[in-house]
Amino acid sequence: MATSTVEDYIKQIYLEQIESADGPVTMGQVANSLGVVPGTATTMVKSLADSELVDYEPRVGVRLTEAGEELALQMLRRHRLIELFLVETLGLDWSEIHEEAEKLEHAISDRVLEQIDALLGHPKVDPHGDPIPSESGNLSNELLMNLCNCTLNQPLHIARITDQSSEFLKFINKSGLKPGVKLTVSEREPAADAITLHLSNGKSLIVGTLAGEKILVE
Amino acid sequence: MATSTVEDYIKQIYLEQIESADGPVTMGQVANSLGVVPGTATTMVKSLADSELVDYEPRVGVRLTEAGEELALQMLRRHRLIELFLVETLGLDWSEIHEEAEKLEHAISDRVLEQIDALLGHPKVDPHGDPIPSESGNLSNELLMNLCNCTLNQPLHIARITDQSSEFLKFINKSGLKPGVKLTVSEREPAADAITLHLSNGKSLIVGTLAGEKILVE
DNA sequence: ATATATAATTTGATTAATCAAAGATTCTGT
DNA sequence: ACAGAATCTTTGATTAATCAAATTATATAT
Repeated sequence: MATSTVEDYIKQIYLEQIESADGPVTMGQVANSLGVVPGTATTMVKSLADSELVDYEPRVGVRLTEAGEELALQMLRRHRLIELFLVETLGLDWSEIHEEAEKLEHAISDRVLEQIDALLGHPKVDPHGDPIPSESGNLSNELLMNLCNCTLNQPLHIARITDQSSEFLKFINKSGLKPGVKLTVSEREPAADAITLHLSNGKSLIVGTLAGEKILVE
Repeated sequence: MATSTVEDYIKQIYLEQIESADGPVTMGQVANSLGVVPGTATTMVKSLADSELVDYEPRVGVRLTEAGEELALQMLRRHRLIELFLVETLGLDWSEIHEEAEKLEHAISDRVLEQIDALLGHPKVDPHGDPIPSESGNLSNELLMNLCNCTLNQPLHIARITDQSSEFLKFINKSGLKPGVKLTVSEREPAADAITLHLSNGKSLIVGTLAGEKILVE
């Protein structure tokens, strides 16, 4: 049985692996995303390699095996279903649920998870717009545009917010850029690091490119 | 912050302390109810004493302090609210929820717990009829009769099942002796270790005194 | 009252996860 | 190509929780 620490490492490596376009994930990335010192990451990753969850090449990096990816998708499913459940059923705010889910995903049984899935009507995405892997571990990952690369002056709607930090989510809440909201992008000024948006409620606002990359649309 | 192991020890000591009429709880009882060897119980209890959660007298036993009791009641509240939630909201069977709650009670935040409490309408008892401590840690503990000491031929209803083992609960499920069910006790034959019951649905059955003591009525 | 049984404690080891700090590699810039 | 910087690995310690087995204290029974 994987401990909850193992589950965390595997999930985080999966997320980093996607960031780095499927290339190997460095120990620095692992250490950083788990909040441990590099030495700890090395030690832990070697033990994950012993349990065949990852392939590890010293001084190069780590990459999930089949088994590792399966576990990662299972954890992602748990995490996202729990997040949606906390918002839909318990009425928590979507910007404050990440930490909660982080804890609960290790404690909930498959039995309870499937009840939650059923209660929510087998949803496809979580409150941040992130897709929920199916029970068998499939993740529908159509590639979405973000505010920095979408076509200008086209009617779009926000599909997904890829930064789960509560800071960023508070900004999203304030500015009204939640998943589902309709908008158009009228102008991009790379030199000024500025993207001009027009929301369907008539309001306009300007965001930087760093923020724009984290907001996916379709 | 109390680890989840500490939470388990404190809750279990509380339960044992009630069993033994508030007298000190022996290391044997602690070891037994936590499923560890006696040496482990001694070590752990000494460390609980260091954190002022219990008073420990070597070779005599252990007893909760004020702080310990507060923590115990908080855990009991968590456990019982979660049990009720699993039955009411997620539709699990009440005989299979104990282990689930055992894990979840350590993972759920106060925030989520209060949402659950509200969702359930601030309930007073869990699915086994056990009272749910209030947020401030009060436990309404009216003393109930059981099938072995209640008056004969009087209309009664089942208030509470005090054995949470899934074996016993399966028997309760089979025989229909769930909390809420109305019945009368027509006969007690100590020599034969037998108690004769008549349920409101017309059925009659006979249970032993050991089982009868675990079924509380009012 | 003394031997025996029962229960509790101590001791020494183990496992998982971590850190700090020292050492080894690899990268980078001139 | 080499020095210095950055990154990674190793080593030795620490903490929480546990067990097995030896030891000690208490209770019981004849």
